[in-house]
Amino acid sequence: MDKNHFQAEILKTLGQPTRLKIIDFLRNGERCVCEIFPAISEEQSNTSRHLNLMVSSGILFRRKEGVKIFYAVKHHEIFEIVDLAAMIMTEEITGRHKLLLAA
Amino acid sequence: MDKNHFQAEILKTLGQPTRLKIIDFLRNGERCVCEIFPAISEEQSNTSRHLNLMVSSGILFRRKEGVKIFYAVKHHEIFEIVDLAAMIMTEEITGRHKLLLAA
DNA sequence: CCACTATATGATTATGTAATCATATAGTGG
DNA sequence: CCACTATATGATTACATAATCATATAGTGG
Repeated sequence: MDKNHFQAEILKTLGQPTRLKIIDFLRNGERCVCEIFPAISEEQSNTSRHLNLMVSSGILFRRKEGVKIFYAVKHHEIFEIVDLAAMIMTEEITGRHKLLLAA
Repeated sequence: MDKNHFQAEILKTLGQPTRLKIIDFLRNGERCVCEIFPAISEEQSNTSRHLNLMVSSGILFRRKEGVKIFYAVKHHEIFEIVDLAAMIMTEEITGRHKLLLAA
């Protein structure tokens, strides 16, 4: 797997609304599935799949404690990426952005 | 379209190997299609589709000059996002990363 | 105006994805 | 050990995506 594929996997995994809701909910630290799925208003099974997918992509960390399983964001860069995407959104809406034309 | 969907669209669009190759090739400024597709070793038609998709997602800017069409990255945040993904990749490979557990 | 170059698009195919429902697994308190 | 809670997974469905080949459109030099 080359560099582009790995980067693509991370970004593609982040680029899904349900997963972004999960990332946002994990901004304050680790949470168990039983806290996550009601918070984001998704089914338990669907939430579980997304969580597992994000672990596979290296975005989330999983910790087991008894019957509960806690998930946390693994790299602070994840939040930075999400915030940068939000900035782009704002720039697109306000029309305020500079083009990168210089060669 | 809510915030999560817009963010997701940007990140999902970035999360594709061929498109990442294009973004990388555009680091030094705008380029026409005829320069882009040989540089990334993809078909002209496929390249054209990816370029149009990225314009639609607000990632690229398009400028027409005679028969040539030049594309450029629209927001510097795009490069920052790609670079952060590369950092995550490096951290995953080296195992050097701090978990975000604190609540 | 014609041939040529540059770019876009229709049609098709194969593949991936998200959500849902039902069910399975696993840990725990009583 | 049984009932209960927490989590994961199989099967299915609907839908999106990427690549390819062929073809269309459009600008330009001669």
